Amino acid sequence: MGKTRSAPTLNDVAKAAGVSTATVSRCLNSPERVVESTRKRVMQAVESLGYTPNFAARVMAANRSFTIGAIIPTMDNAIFARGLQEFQDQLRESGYTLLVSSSAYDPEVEREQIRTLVARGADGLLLIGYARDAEIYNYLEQHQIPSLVAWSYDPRVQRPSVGFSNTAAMGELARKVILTGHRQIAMISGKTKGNDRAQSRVEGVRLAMTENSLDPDTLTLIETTYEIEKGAEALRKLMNLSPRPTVVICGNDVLAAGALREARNLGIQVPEQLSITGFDDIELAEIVSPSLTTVHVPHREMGRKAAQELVEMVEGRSEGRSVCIDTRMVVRHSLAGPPDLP
Amino acid sequence: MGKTRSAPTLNDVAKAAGVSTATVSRCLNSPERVVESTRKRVMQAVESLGYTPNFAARVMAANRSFTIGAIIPTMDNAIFARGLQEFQDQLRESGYTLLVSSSAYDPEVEREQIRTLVARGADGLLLIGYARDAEIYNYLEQHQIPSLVAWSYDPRVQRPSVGFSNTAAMGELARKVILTGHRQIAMISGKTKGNDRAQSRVEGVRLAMTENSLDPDTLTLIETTYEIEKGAEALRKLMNLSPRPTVVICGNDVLAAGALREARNLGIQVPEQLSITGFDDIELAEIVSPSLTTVHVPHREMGRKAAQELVEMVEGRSEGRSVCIDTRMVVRHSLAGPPDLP
DNA sequence: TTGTATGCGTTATCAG
DNA sequence: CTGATAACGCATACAA
Repeated sequence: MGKTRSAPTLNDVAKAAGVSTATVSRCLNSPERVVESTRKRVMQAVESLGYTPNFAARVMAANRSFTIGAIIPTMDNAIFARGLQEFQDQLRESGYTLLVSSSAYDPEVEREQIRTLVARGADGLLLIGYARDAEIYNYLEQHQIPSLVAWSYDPRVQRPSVGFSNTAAMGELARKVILTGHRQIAMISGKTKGNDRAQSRVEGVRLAMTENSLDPDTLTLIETTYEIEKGAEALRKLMNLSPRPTVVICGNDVLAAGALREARNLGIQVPEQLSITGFDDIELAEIVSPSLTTVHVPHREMGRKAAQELVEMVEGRSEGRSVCIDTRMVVRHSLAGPPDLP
Repeated sequence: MGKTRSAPTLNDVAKAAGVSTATVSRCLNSPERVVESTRKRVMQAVESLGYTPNFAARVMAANRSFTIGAIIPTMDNAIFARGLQEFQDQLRESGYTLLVSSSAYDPEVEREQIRTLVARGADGLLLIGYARDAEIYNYLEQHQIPSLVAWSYDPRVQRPSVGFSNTAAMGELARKVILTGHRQIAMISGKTKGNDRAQSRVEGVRLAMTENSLDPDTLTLIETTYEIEKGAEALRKLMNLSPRPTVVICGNDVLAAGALREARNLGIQVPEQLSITGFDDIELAEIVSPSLTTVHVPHREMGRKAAQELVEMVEGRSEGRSVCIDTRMVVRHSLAGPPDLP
């Protein structure tokens, strides 16, 4: 167990290069402010010592952490993974590191994680959806932490966001469903409480019904957590109803996949006897059989744009703009006309 | 734009409570070392000021960050998500925060991310698989950063790991495949270069063949990246071979799902005309149709145990133990006997 | 049990 | 263009 030298510091580099720590620091942070000759010498020392700046010290001195925090509802399925991956890659390019937490859709947990992230000096925060206590937003404002909402976009809300209109997107799908001839409509939604995406998607369906002279109150709605099992469970319940729905609109692809699986187990032909639709267009949607008619959300684009905007905000170049991402319906095989269209 | 007060510091709390900063610090870190009465007073001040310790300062002073880093190959599919979620939850219970990066299966990127994580003061690192340059391990040792390997377990390697034997797990599956009557065996593997999990899985198949008097050199092997599309592509190539394989063993469920989809597109009946197997048993495996025969990996258990062990290591209570997690084969519908078994 | 004083590694300000 | 030096907020050894 020999004595191990610990990480070299600015001081070590300075000594090795025969300059002051200030100069070394400058070489690293604003190289143009130091002459070629000394810079070269310094960089060589940095290289040969394998120097890496101490992050905590840097944060303390500069009062910036080059860290962006993100709190997502779950890491458990692909829905957020893809967008976040792109978000992270884009951040990295701008010199930031991403710190992710997942809240398990629990507002209390989210609150705590936001505090942790702020305590860790996050320069900015990415939040999913608008819906959360005003207290949290106040807290962020007090601490001067720029925050950006993603996955939702609503022009009525005065808060920077990079997302899409869940209402409009689901509305388009529902209109298509109705146009296809369905009248007995059921929906398996995620829990709407504290989840504006889920709420808006339900609203989208209701709006489409109203527009087409269907009573939105006749929508059979089941709320559940976003798990495959739950989607299956919900479908089972729906199939015991009479009259049976001819179409089940699901709040996302995961629920739809569960519903699809259960339909198969029950010996119900999709789409001949029952239509099922999803939302998100994760890879799953194309793999299940029959493939899912769903709404495509450009997650990567959203992640990239969110990163760009948040960095602008953090660096004081933007007060917080909002970006609306376009979604589009993807028609595949799980949607067809109702079984006994006269 | 009013002047916003910035976060309260230890000093503020100390003043408010009428004690020294040292006492406040103690109240927070080792409450038992301060009398009830003062502690109560201090805690009250902490509460009312909404004090949260400044993370960077804490790291600098204590020379510990309560941060664990993890570098995973990809966040893009469910394979690592589930285990990591549990890893994170368990860490949180022990008071640690998780910092995740993904390397996109690129050793160079991984190297850089490890350095970043270390510079950020990570107390310990979780790495996926053993295979990486000795230089990296040396670097970690030099910096005294405990590291734990996950997703792989090999008793021959002297390095703490919490994982499973990829060879044995895939071997079991391959034995089953052979026992079912298959002789024309093909495999779609992930890129084996720098990926010991992929390597071991191929090895597992070869071992099983050898054990059953099949020449392992007759294994048709395609290596590709872990994407659905690539699985599909590979299957297409395999189906043009003659003689055609009667079974395609895939390196993971994602590749298998792609292969399955392509088989369907080509009008090939699975499992009647072709058997396909996966690995990992992510949710996908049960959802696709036919459902996948695969190897179940208890990702959550692995994540939890990895967190426990790594914390022990970081806190100096363990020199680094290894834990072998049990996998089990899951037989579903995608595997059957070869089409023209005499 | 509590307070004092010092150091952690950078950045940034201000002279030179 | 470069060098001293003062913060930054906290933990801890040491003193009281």
